[in-house]
Amino acid sequence: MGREKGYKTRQQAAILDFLIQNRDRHVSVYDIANHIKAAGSTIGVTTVYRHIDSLMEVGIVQKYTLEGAGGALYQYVGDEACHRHFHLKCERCGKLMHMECHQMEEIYRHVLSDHGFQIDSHKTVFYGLCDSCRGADESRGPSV
Amino acid sequence: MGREKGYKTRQQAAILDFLIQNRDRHVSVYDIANHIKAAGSTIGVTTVYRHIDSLMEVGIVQKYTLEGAGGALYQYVGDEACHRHFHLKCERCGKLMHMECHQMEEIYRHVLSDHGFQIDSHKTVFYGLCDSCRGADESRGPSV
DNA sequence: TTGCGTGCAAAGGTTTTGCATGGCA
DNA sequence: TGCCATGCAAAACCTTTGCACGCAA
Repeated sequence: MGREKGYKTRQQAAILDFLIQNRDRHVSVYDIANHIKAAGSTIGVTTVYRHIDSLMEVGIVQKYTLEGAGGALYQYVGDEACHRHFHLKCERCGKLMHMECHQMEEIYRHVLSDHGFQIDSHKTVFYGLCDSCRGADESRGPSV
Repeated sequence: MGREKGYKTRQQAAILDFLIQNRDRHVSVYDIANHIKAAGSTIGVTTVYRHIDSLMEVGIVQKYTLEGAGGALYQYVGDEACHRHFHLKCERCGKLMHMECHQMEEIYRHVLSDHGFQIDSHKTVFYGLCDSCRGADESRGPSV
């Protein structure tokens, strides 16, 4: 975890950089690759996949599979700060909110004791509509 | 919703039948196709995909993308009975639990009023470990 | 210099599409 | 009989793997 075994490379830095800069939204593998290419550097999709894989193993990047997105989407979620709280993900704009709320801790305990189910807060994501998207959506009526 | 526009076919019935019979677990497209073939009928994967798509649109089938599953997994979740309650999905055995709990209604209201986020209970799934799988897993320690 | 990192090309899978045929109404 | 449904084959994708070359240490 603390020990690094590999080299530091330009691609590695660029990928992590882009993810952190876009930490409030999800990005696709091609978003990453194209952005880095647009900045004048060369990068292959393979490399992006490989780095994302290890970032997910470490736990600082999370994978999402939203409908109609084509492929998977990824997002920087930080490290230990993301334990024991839940993620709210807007289905429309992709914004990720970290819900650091005491009441949600109770959910965890409640579901565990009363329903015998141990929630994996790392993998559980609340999907829905964020504040602004809900307002913008009101004219078209609720989708659910 | 109530109006059917298409024909009733043997394949359509077989697919829905299999999904309902396995409503407590997720199945893959090939699970469906192979089971129906094993029963002596003919069916193509294309047909399964097409029917599942419309069942998802109606909302009585939900799609899951679990890690290392190869492709997508599908599960019958019923119809209107599944609104306003949450789904608990065991990451290990795949069991789906319908959590019909008053306290969860409060979560919905709490997150909406205090966090400005409107949860889509249809798409939100709590991932974690069910009772029996948690017991079997205790020797290896908690994952979160 | 050593050996991991990179990226192209190809392979492996899943899902979608085109089209001729089959089957329901 | 009129269409929609079906399923094969092919296409379109996404993701992974193999391998030779590049580059960090």
